[in-house]
Amino acid sequence: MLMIREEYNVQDHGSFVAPPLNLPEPHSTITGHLARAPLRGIEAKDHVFSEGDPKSHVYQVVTGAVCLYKVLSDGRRQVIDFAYGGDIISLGLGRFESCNAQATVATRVRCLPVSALSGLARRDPAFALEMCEAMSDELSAVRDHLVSVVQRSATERVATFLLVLSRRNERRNRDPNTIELPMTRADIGDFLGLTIETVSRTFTKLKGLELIEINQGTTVRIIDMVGLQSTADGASGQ
Amino acid sequence: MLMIREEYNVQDHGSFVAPPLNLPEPHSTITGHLARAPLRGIEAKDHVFSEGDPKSHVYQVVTGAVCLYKVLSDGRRQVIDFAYGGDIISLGLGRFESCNAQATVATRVRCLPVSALSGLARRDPAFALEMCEAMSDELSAVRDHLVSVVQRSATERVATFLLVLSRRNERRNRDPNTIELPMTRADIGDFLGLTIETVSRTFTKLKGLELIEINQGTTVRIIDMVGLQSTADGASGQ
DNA sequence: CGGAAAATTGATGCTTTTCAACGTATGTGG
DNA sequence: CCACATACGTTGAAAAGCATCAATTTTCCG
Repeated sequence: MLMIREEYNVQDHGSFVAPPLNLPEPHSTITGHLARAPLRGIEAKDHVFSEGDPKSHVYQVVTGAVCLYKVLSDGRRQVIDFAYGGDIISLGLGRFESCNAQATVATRVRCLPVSALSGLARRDPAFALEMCEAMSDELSAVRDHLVSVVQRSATERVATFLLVLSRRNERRNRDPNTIELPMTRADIGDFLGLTIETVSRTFTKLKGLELIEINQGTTVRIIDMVGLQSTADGASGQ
Repeated sequence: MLMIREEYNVQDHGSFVAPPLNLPEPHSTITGHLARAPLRGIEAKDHVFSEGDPKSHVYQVVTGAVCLYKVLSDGRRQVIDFAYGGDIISLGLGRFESCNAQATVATRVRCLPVSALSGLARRDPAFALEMCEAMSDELSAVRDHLVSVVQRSATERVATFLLVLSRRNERRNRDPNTIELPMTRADIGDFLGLTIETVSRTFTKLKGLELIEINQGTTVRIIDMVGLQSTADGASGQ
């Protein structure tokens, strides 16, 4: 999953469900090409692609959310990342998909054939560099996630998870205090390396600490951003 | 950390300490340029670079080993990867280093100024694509590590760690059953998300299961590769 | 040889998992 | 429209695995 960059963000202050893609994009950028790529609808729980599939397209999530995950031979699952509206998935030059990508809710994606992409990258060094940069961002995000998940306690992980989503909202000019969780507790658990029970208990605990409020299980309101941050950073001994 | 590719491997069947770099390399590849880059010696425990440093060079480890890690505000440390002879570190286009890189033993690296690299990448699309590909490999490695460390038990993690190093040896035409561990238990622990005590106990346990032997703490011999693999995959209930 | 750093081993406690029960929401068919 | 089924979420009690604290042994290097 890739965060898109400034040239996109400036036009992405629309609603959560429909970031406007109608402003002209430079032809020479990845997002520029994606903005003109055809749309595809995906039902909740359906897969955009699976690990091992020949890589056919690069996708940009328009509405909805996609869960990127890997599975071990015995079925244990690790969610690598969640892609929201605006995020690009399956970027890279490998011939096969290295992850599974499952829509967690009804989702629309733009699909750019890789043939177009690799042709461009071969002709235009700036385009190839843009891909490098995007992958570099992705690498950095996975590393940060690795640090969080391995080194932090359950409470810290959940708090960090909420804060990362809050900052993502901020970058997109949405309310950083209102966080949509368009995925199940199982998805969150497999992302954070926790069981669904622990995720649930931790949300309850953060609620008890008056750091957040939860409506219907899918919308979290951050009440005390500073407190949540210090909880994420290991305040109160854990 | 980046695994280098086939065009390098064919000449890397030398000893552990001194992979021969004297065969001609194509000028147009990253490794080709690195092969001509100046050498620098680094003492054990010294840093090649630190997080936040302006990125000045791309490095290829020639001899020794480098530990790439991040630290949380409260001091907890996560080792992202270990780079051995042949591996490239600090590849990418960011302006600053995103990790700390510490030599775990006396180490020699080749240093290629980034100015040279980014200039090449801007002129030569093939060069930029090679960088993309290398970063893609790195991304894939971090993801695999994430899955291992988050989903697996202590025993599985240590077994997996040894198997990854064994396969690395295999790719370099070295003995896959003899594994050098040129780092402390603390480094391994911070890589696997375990304490030094647990790492030590787990080595002892694998020894008791007659899967490995350990000499002087730094050299592991794999006795039962198949058994080690099934231990890594979660045989015997954990 | 001596001192310090690293590794090992043991005993205990805590966090999270596991197993289980219950509650809640959503959708379907009668 | 309601009963029911099913998936999802919450809560509780017990157990497991790893961390922590502590002591000892081994290794390394001047």
